[in-house]
Amino acid sequence: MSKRGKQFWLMKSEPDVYGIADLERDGQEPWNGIRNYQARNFLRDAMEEGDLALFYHSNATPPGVAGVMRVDSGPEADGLAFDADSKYYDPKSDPEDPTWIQRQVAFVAVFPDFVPLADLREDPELEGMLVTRKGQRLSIQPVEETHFWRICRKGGLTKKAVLEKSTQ
DNA sequence: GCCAACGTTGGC
DNA sequence: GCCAACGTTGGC
Repeated sequence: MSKRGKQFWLMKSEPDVYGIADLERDGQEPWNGIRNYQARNFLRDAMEEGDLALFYHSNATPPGVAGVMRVDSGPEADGLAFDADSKYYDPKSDPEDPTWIQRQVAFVAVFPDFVPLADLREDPELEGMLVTRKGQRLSIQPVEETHFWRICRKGGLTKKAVLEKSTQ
């Protein structure tokens, strides 16, 4: 297991494409199609298996945090980059040294209470969160631990409940 | 549908 | 290396 403590993340997906209900059904899924270098670097270098992430619904009505998932693998090559039929195809990515990286993620919990972006913005304890910054687009973001648990609480789950679910 | 905020591309 | 044009993200 990791020598450092868990790190915490926020990962965006459009629920029309893949939402938390899909992850709950699938149990585990590759988090792929990330084509931004900053997000790629987090996937490749900074995440560790066992880290927890907020599942954020972007381009949704309303947008917000829908639940929690767990990073469930090390970094893997994103195979969509090698698939000429995929919208994520990147002919410049070398299979011997892949440009684009994915992680497996595992379902942990759906929040009993969805936490809309507007509520994150209103909460003084969450001041400074990247996701609340106007115009920010980064689809994978580090989240401070205190912010992470605060959001779980707003979603209706205690830290204890999330930790129990994340180790099942 | 609009548009702000970026990130990428490509001409020079 | 500069920067304008273009494309994408994502809230509203």
